[in-house]
Order: sequence, then structure tokens, then C-alpha cells
Amino acid sequence: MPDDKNILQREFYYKDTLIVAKNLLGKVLVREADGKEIKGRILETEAYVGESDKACHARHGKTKRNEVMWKEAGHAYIYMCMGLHNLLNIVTEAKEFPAAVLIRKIEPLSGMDPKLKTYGPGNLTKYLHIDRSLSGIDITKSDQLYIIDDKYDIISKNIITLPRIGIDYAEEDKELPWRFVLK
DNA sequence: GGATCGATCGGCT
DNA sequence: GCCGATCGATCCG
Repeated sequence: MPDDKNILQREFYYKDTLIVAKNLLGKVLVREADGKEIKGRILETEAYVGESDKACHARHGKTKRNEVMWKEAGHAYIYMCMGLHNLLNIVTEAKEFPAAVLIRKIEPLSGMDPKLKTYGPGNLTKYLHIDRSLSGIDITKSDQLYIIDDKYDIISKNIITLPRIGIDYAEEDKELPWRFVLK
């Protein structure tokens, strides 16, 4: 764990998922791997909240795949989508309540490999060298993956809320404005 | 620029 | 077996 006072701590994540999703915009995701540091500013998030949210993985109860969502706030939930893409989520709210924020988009800040694209939730994990082996780690204590607040100035009017993407099966819940984008 | 569609494969609805 | 919190190529206009 680097000696950095600006690493987001448990209380940041231990809140309403919609608040955490919005507050994560503009924060800096840091990945340390192979002696290198890769950073990206978070530009887009989505909230997935509880077993009653028809878009949330937890909607059919706990399985081996999604059990991390029931952990304490501040853990990383990483899972494979479409048998191909690794997606990064941060667990929020109370222990035993399944909720998480999906990180959809970042702006590369360092460690940039121009061959790798960073848009889209599947590509940003590739850029950050994140895979399922990191799922379940505590990002308030890990030195491999954590999020810092560099006091980047967010103008609240630049935050747009939109419906979530790729959840056509979610019936009425697919229209919920639980996606947050920083202009 | 937006819409559409096939690839691809792990987890379980 | 079936389906999916996606990506990228390709088509149309």
C-alpha cells in the first residue's frame, strides 16, 4: 500500500450505490502490475443495486460467480462477460446487500500503450491488466488496485445521467437513469 | 453518424 | 443447451 493519504477508504463506498457511482466520476483508478503503474480517470459508471434490480447480477440470488457482490463495500468484483471480456465493478453499501458500480470508461493518464484502446468496459480492463484473478480483493487495502482522489475539479453540471446499456432483458428497470457520464 | 450482426465461451436465469 | 452489464466490422445513407 503506497503512503498516499488520498486513497479512497471504506466510507467512500459504504453509501447509496447511486451516490458512489456519481462520486467516482473524476477519480483516478490506479493499477500496479509488473513494476509499472497504470492510471486512468473514471469518466463513466453504472449502478447495479440489489436483488430487486432486474438488471443486476444478484437478481437471481447468490452464486459462486457473483458472491463478491455480497461482500463489504470497497471490494473489486470482476467477472467475465460474453465469455470474453473482463468487467470491473466496485462493491458498495452494506455487507450482505449485493450492489456494485460498473466502471465503463476511463481516460488514460499514464502507462499508456497506444496499441491498446481504453473505451468500453471490456477494453479498459485489458488496458489496466485486470482479470478475474483480482476479483474479491479489497481496493482500500490492496497495493495492486486502488482509487485515489486527486482533487480533480468536477463541475456537477457536466455530469449526465442516462439509462444503462446492454440490459434489454431488465423490463421496466432498463429505463432507470443509473448511468453517469462525465463530459 | 447510426444500425445491425457475427464472433466467442463461461456460467447457469 | 442457452444466453449474455461487449467489440469491431460492415452496411446504409
